[in-house]
Amino acid sequence: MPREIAKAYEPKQIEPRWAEFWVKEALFTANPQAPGPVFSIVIPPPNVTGMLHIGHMLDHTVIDILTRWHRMRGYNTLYLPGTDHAGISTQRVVVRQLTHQGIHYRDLGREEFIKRVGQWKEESGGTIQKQMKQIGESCDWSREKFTLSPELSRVVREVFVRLYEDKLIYRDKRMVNWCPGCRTVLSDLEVIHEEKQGHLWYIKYPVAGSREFLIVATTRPETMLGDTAVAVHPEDERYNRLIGKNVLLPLMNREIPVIGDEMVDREFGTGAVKITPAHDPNDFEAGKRHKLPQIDVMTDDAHMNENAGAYAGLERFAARKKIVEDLQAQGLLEKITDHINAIGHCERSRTIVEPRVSTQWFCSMKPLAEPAIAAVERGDVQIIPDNRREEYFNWMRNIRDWTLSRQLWWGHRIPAWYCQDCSEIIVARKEPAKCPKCSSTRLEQDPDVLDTWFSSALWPFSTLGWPENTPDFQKYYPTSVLITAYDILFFWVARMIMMGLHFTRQVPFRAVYLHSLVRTASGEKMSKSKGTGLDPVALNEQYGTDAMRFCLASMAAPGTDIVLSDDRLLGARSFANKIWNAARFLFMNLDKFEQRGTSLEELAGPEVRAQAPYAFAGQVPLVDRWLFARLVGTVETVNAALAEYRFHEAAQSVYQFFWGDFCDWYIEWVKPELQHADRARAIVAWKNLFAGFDAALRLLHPLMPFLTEELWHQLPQKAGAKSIALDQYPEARAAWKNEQGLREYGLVQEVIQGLRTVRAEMKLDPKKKVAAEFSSADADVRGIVEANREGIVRLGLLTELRVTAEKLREGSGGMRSTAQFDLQIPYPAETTDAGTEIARLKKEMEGLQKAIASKENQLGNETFRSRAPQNIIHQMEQALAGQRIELQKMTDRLKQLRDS
RNA sequence: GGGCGGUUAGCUCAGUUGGUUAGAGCGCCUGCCUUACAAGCAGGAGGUCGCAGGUUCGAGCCCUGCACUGCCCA
Repeated sequence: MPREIAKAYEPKQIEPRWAEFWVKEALFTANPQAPGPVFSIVIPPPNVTGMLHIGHMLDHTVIDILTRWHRMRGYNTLYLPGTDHAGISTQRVVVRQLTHQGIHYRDLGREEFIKRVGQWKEESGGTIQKQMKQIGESCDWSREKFTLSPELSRVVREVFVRLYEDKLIYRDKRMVNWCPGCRTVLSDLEVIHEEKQGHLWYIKYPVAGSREFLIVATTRPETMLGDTAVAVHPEDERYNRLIGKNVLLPLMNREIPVIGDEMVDREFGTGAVKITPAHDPNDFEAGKRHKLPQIDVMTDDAHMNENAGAYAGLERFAARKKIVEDLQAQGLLEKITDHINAIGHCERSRTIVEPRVSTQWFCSMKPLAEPAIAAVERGDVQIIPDNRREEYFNWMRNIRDWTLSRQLWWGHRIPAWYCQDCSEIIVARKEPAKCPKCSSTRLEQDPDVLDTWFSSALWPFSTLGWPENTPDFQKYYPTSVLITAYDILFFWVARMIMMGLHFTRQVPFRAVYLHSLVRTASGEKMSKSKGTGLDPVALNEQYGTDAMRFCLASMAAPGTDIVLSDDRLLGARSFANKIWNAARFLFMNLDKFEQRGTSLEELAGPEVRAQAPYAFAGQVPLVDRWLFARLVGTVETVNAALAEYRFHEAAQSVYQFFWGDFCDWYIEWVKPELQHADRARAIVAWKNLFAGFDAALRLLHPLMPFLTEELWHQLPQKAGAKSIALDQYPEARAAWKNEQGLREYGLVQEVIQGLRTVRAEMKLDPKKKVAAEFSSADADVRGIVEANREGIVRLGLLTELRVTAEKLREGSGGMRSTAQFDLQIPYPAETTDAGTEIARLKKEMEGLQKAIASKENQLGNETFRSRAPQNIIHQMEQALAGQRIELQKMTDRLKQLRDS
């Protein structure tokens, strides 16, 4: 019964079936009781209401490759999935939806709003999970977690309370980053600084009791309404006589003092600066030093408030415009100059951030950072690529306290209650019934929620059951490696290390692999708003998930961003197609062979494959010795590459093996063997072929899970074996190593390639078979060629091959020489172009002469001979000898061509 | 201002502790629909490794300076 195999690889026919199979069979459920070394990994939780983007695709591809690879090598493997509640972005989405419906979210009230967010989560939540299943991620869905679930919320409260008890969390009134768009405070990390062309306004402040002006320069004139001083450098001779006097604040008609402070940069502007303690971090500090009042002139949505006098009610930039106009009208504006300044924007809403004084919850970072720095220094956590270590250290050593609270409703509510009678602050795991100090029952919980990253920081242990010492926690913590993009090293990775060490006394993961970002074909950062983001699901449908994975892996070299293009994806798809067609070839030929009464089971049964390579007439055929030697080399390379997160190298190595070695050479070579009249001989070829194919599939599986699963199921497997994902990864068997096989078949390849090159140079009709001559002084070389004459004749398109020890007669036709042998196709001269051949020879000889000269120079140098290692000298001598022979042959050939 | 990188073929990138004439994919050129695959096969062209010094028997790789460029932090 002939097998029906599509001519081209069609991933859509294959992938959905296996995606469903893997989930339904729950193949990847972890078992802490199972044997083997542990490999565990937790997902960087994506936004629960989000969709898979190309960055996730890369991240998850890398995670899944490592996970599948370890699993196949017998590790007790856990890949734990889950999602994040993504406080600020989710809240923003729902607020926007409500606005479209004409509802202001605050009018709904907290409870109703959270209900609406919950609805939105139900609607759109689950998308990522569905997509992850679709792309075949081998995670343990039974252990899926969500940061805002009751289970993980309990951990958040526990941690908050403990940190408060440890005096690492405190409440304070400080200068913070305020986003007027989101109406919440932000941490330093959530503020993005962008340099923009702005202005410097020079404003004249009249000195009280004189006709003199003190001119100050400012980038933000609207804040002047809240000025409470003007500062000059105490040693600035232009101004220091004014220290202690007052100036009149224009527009407000308020007298404010001139103070001396060393923070003033005498070079900037006029050297006199306005001090606005409520609206600038430096001024805030100066204000504390000089005990200046703080006058907040804005509302929480960046409008001027009642402290702004006539400007109250104006939006901040409208106020700026009006203020500048009024100053100008009053003759108090000296001049305006261009000035570039870094402006802070909210990461989420892009709104310009307003520095503001506010009472918030903070986390002390220094005490947490120290052990986290030490852990990385000691290598308890390895950071890959290691140049990111410096970035980590740099940030950690200059770390500042973390603003934890957010004026949002969607998130973990801060477990702090304020007594309305005695102002006592109560931080507790459970809602307190009464105030422990005054026994009042009038307690109100803090309305704010915690920064989303606070719960994320606990993710590696909160997901494994901490603070209980669960079997999962015991077995899988610390996790083996964290895989994420380098842009959240501080947001997330650093904080996990700090929290992990503080609470579990262990690192949360032994290594961090930071991968690149994926850019568009034109090299830009992908952006949803610009519409330049690529939809991985659409790409997967177009090219196949395997192709996508392979493409990303092959480009995932550490240190450089990935520029994804159709070309690259097409290349990966072609590779998938190549594998598909190799299988197609195998099974089509198998149909024919089975008619001779041998079953697939006999040729490719699991126990049959395990015994490969097979010998015929007492010897394993050269091509098989060669194939398995190449295979073992590939296995070693792939294993070493994956162990060091060099995914591109693993991908490249498998690609080279499967396409270059297996398809281009091996299959081509064994084609006639498979239908050989000698049935025993054919069976040996078949057995070796299937064994090699099967190993290649397993080798490839972590990179291309769907295709390999599909083809694996077409081979006979052990009873009860369900999936290639649970099969064994190929081992680098010592018995497969075969230097001699590599050398000998390498020679055969060289001969065939030489023949093909000569044919091409002679512009021979590709179907025209010709006779050729082969000459070598080396009997071993001749022996190898003799033994493989049949294949050489076939792949070199020859009628016959004469092998001789004698020098070839110089005649017409094409010729090719290496140090070891000479090839000639004696064929009518009119087909060759002597001029082209001479030019080629001359060019090649030039390169050769240079190489020879440089070696002679080196070898003739006594210092080189005395200092270079012996093997280098030896290698060089060998190479030189060969090159001299080659050059001599070329010289002869050239002479002959010129003479004729 | 501080920190970390990058500059190698037309494009995107590899290049182990310094050691033969620097590699891959795509693109390009030539010829082939050879019944596994035109998403393919065979052959080929293409690089003074950003610039200038230095160390070394020997530098794409190490050091110094410069130019251009990207990112992070303030």
